[in-house]
Amino acid sequence: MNNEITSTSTATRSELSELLSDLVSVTNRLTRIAAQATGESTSPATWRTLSVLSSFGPMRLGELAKQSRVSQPTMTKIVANLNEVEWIRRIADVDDARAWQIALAPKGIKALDEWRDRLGSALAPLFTDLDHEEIDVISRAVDLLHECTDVRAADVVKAA
Amino acid sequence: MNNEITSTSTATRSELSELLSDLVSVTNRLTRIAAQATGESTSPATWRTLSVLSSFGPMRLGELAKQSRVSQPTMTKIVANLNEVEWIRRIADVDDARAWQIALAPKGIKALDEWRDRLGSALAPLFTDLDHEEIDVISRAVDLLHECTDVRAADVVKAA
DNA sequence: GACAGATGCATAGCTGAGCTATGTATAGTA
DNA sequence: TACTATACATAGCTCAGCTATGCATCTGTC
Repeated sequence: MNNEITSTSTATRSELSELLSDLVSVTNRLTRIAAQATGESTSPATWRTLSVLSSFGPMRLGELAKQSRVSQPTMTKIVANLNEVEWIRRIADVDDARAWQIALAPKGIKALDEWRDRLGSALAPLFTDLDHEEIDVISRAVDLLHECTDVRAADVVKAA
Repeated sequence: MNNEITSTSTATRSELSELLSDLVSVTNRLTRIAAQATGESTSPATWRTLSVLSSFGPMRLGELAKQSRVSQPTMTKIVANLNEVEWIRRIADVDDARAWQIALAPKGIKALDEWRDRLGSALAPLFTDLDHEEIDVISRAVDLLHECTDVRAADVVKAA
């Protein structure tokens, strides 16, 4: 059995790329656990979309597609669904009759909050053994990841 | 614009569940970035499967399904595909004629390594601004996440 | 100010991952 | 031996996401 990287704590990694692929692997796993634990029916892309709106405020459908990292037709569908359940509102763009501003609606804010709760509650049991300092490490890491993926990320991949 | 959580660094989180949902959100995003940047054609579940085999060694198809967090029929498909490209081998179980041991083949090890490289290379540019200490924080966080998701996770969700 | 090309969103249709339900063969057990 | 449980395979469905394309509107050039 070859337990190289995936083993346990304080693995020493020589390369940044090694760290990043580990990160993606482990969080991929975490996401799967969360999905199964919550029996989530709404797609990840939908939550990404709501998160983006929550973070950056109303924006055009196309822009939203880029930020949420889906194609424009996919975003058209997502927005249509979100509109039906009234989690977002479509606001006509006064400057451009082709465009819409997509805004988070109160129900959407509520849904996003509840999702965060469900997710947190489902995963929290896995992390009960961690002490305060370890929680803090993860917290700082999440902050760093936010910084690194927020805006500049858009430019790295096939610049918009 | 309501930049509460997703904003920038050193967000203070009152709840563990808040941290965890942030973590899932941000890594979900990261995974999307990686997928688009590498133009990945192989499914995440396939990489999870190979990772599991790499970490824990050969195991039965059913066990592999649980560890990779997919249904057994899905794993049957994944294994069939992996077998065709010779990334794994099927070894008849001597004790049970119904069962197979699934083992990582040399080509699979190679493919996994290459995937890690691609992933790392694609994401590394996002992280160039981080200093050594910050990288270390992420590294420790990844280790912690490994610990918390490895084995016990299986029990949390609808105990196998 | 009219036409050409660019841009924003919608629609059509496809692919592929993952699921549930079920089938088939082998194990275990009374 | 027969009955149930278990391991994997098969069938068929659903849904997310994609590309290609259509339609409407905007922008720039002559």
